[in-house]
Amino acid sequence: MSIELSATDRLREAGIRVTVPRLLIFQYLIDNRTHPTCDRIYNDLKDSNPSLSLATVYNVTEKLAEEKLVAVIVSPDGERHYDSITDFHGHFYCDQCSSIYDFKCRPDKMPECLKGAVVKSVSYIARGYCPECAGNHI
Amino acid sequence: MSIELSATDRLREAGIRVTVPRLLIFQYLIDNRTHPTCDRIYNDLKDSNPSLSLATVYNVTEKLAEEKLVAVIVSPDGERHYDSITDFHGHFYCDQCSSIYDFKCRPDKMPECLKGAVVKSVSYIARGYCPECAGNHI
DNA sequence: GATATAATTTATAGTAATTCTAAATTGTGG
DNA sequence: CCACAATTTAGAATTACTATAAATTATATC
Repeated sequence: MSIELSATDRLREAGIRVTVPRLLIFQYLIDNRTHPTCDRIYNDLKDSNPSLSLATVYNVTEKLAEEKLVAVIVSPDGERHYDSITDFHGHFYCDQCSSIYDFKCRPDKMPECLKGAVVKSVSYIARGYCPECAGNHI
Repeated sequence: MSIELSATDRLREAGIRVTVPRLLIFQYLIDNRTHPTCDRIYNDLKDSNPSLSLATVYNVTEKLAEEKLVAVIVSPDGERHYDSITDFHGHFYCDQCSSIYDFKCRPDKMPECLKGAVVKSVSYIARGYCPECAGNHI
């Protein structure tokens, strides 16, 4: 069985400073697998953390994503959502209620848990440096 | 061999009004497989079409996407790009030069044409109505 | 443990993509 | 060709996100 590292240890392991907002937001994302946006994270945390700033939520989530401690999901409406699970998986976005479902995937078929869903489109996007630009980055 | 319908006929077939801006923009997307944004489409067309408005480009692209005459690609930075090819295919976004490559796909491997690319992340997103909301829409 | 210093946080202003609004124009069925 | 609804248009408004610069804080070193 694998040892679960604490949020603090995972930040340390990544070699970045352990700060109050980073711990707070990272732990929030570990506890809330609801694909929140920065705005949502901020609104959920600001009451119990009055000194927290929205700009900090943007800074922290960006840093966590950079260190691959969280994954970024850009929904079809262009908003950024964050997820503490970084393993590859698909996302299903509901055009009506805007919720985001996780699923294990194959590009051609939807899984059991999405039985009954009306799939209007599927997109698969990879990201990184293209062959032309890769040379400048390795 | 299949008969290629004109842009006009494809709009008619979709049952929507054939207007000058719709023809102009749809034809532009058929001719330019460069995944342009609304802003890009507008800037490329406005000189030869001075009465064209940016708001119209937003309206028209949205309508074309609604009718599935074009596909929408939301890039990792949240911008909307349009593509006249609506068959399922993957997209590779370069974090450095921001260009978008098309590719035939499997979620687990990048194709030959992207040999040399540094893949930093892959996401696969489906869109439509979730099981809970689907009932209200069929 | 105190301290220096660079990283981070914070509030606020700024930016840019997109949406809204309402008046003017245009496409199409009768 | 007329009526009328759909569409276009310009410009204002919104909103997610980024930039800025001063205040604060984490950590390496003494």
